[in-house]
Amino acid sequence: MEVRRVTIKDVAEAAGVGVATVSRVLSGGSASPETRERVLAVAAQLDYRPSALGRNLRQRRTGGIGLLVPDLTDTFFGQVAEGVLACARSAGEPVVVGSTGDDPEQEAELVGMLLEQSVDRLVAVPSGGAETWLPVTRAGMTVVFADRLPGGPADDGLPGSTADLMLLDGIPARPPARAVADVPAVLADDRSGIRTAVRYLHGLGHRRIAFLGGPGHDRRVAAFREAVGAAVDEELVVFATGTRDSAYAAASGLFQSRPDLTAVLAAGNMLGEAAVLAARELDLRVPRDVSLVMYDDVPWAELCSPPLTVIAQPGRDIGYRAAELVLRGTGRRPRGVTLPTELIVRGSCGPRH
Amino acid sequence: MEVRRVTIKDVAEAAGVGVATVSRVLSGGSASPETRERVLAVAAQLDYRPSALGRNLRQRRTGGIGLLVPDLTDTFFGQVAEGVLACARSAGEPVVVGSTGDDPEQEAELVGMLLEQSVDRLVAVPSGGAETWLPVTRAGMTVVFADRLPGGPADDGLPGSTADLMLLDGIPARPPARAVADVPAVLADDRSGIRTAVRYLHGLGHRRIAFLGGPGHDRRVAAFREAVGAAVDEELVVFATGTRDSAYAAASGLFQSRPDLTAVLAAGNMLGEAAVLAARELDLRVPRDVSLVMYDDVPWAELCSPPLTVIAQPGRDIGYRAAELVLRGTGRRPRGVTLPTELIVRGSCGPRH
DNA sequence: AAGCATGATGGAATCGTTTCCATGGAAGTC
DNA sequence: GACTTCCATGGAAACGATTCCATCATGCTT
Repeated sequence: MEVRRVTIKDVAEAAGVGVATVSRVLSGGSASPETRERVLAVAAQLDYRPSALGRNLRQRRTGGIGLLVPDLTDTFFGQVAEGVLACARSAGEPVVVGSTGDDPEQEAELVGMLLEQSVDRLVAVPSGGAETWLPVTRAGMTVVFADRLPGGPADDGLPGSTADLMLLDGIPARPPARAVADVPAVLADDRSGIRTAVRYLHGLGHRRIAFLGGPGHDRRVAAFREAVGAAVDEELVVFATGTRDSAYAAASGLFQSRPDLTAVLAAGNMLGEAAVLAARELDLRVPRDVSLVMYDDVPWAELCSPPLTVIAQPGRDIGYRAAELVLRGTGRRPRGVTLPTELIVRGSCGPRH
Repeated sequence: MEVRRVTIKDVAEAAGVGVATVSRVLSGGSASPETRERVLAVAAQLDYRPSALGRNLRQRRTGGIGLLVPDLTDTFFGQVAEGVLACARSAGEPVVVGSTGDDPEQEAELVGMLLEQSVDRLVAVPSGGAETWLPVTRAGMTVVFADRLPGGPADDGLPGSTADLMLLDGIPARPPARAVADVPAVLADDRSGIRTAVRYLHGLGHRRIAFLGGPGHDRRVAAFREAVGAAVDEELVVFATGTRDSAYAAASGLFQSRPDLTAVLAAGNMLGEAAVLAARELDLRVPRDVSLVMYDDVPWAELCSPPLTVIAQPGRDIGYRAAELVLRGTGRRPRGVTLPTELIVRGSCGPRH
């Protein structure tokens, strides 16, 4: 039962050469044609697989990349993960995945675990703020953010995200003071997506539009405020935590406290789900009584009745591009990427009642 | 910029002890109280983190566990993954995730990658058959299957799955001949779930019930055949590949070729989605024209209209238990686990037209 | 008091690679 | 023909932990 692993030594011995030569042949170094051939033949015959353990130790890094998402149960993050996995597979790299539950504490813990594993490249949908991420980049990790940027420290909401927003649009007013801002990111063009949706609703006559947000939706709410302009009614901007229950409670509370609202913009698919459920529970008909636009084009948006009008963002692409960036190693010019969003009009919006 | 890692040597030196002592203290070996205290203090002060690399090489195994699922975009597998991740986190173990796309070839490739990484514990929702998994277990990997068992080799459909089915129910007729059958598994009680659903439909008067399956649904279709009995109409048993398009095509084809069917049992949530879509496209109303039961209780099942009657299986629990099993290391008595399913009646089934 | 058991301790080997460096032979140049 | 250059090659030193084993001091038994 004890199957000893075939090591490079075995190959060297069997081929009658030194271990150094075997290593060179296998990793593309120089060697005479006949030696190369012999070594390769022996390696194949013994079914030799170099141990990543030895290599990693010697090179002081794990080959793989880390991936941190808030919740794999959320279809959107599932898409992001699939993108990262696809890219990593084509590079032959393993991916260590962690689910943070949108909890900065768990996130920090998982980052610590990755550090311990010497995983030095990471794609993250961040939950914590700069206080989490500064030490990480400082520890020498190559990080690429996906879908979001880390907000400021918990106690200062706006300054951080405002600066981030400016970076997002590619026009940082001045050299960003915070090192976290130097981390490249792959984001959807939330600003444009939200603006398009708000304009669309506006065109249908809606004036009291509510925003239903969740953790990590700082940039979206900022874009919403900007799009709505001075007219923003703060009571109509509501935030939930990451759970389904909280999302439902927020949606339900919104509908009940402000029966005069005529449209809701849900900033994520779980929030959209909650909005649909809450509306149904309160006998509000969509789109007759209330119009609904949801962020994320998940497959089931089409199954709802009416089918949901959504702001689609390319989850898979976001993951793929982020993985590409982190694998390329971001050569000193960490340029972020912004991918387009698209308003897909289905049946959940109508003219103001 | 070059931040040298703090090693055990540094700690030893700073504490004025040998490396062996440090190692012992940190991994709970024996040491005098004062030494222990001093070492711990120094380690904390230097922010020392033992490198998993060194440890793994010495112990000839990576601590972590592997996880192979067909598609993270499928909510059910997202749930399974969340379960595995939760269990692994509580054990402090990293999880290397791979997405197989239900393709045995990709699966084999990913397994190879894990082997190379010396990941020796694996939770898998298998796509390939015994020909993939025999070598793996033989290589010394501890494997636990989740949600499915590997089918037989591609060319012999039934014998393999039949044997597996018997194992599932805990009454293997004889010592199983195939080593793969010895791999423990965490499964939902498909047989009972399917039977309940079929009986429910039967009770509503349905006689021509179709089965819409996908890859990995061998056990479900077997249970379906068993539940329907001799009356099974082979034309009503349809399989799709793993993609959404294929699922839609299968559903659509089914409805068109057999307009006389009165109920559909979709063996997975993607197939259920396809059935809803196809029915709508063909102007079949649910449940008036056709009743629908779907496997998997995904959150959006409730959002459909009518809300879908489903066979719920505990995805998260399946993942969690599987991870538990694989972490415990299955001491020679690889007992599988079967978790209950539940028929949740909503609004997608009605009496036969 | 001598011998023995016990427990703390540090040196050194080990895991499987990569990579530095020295060696040796062949080929090329004057 | 002697000198340099070049390349293939193998030995050995890392990498950072764990763990075996020898050493030594201490305390106990007889």
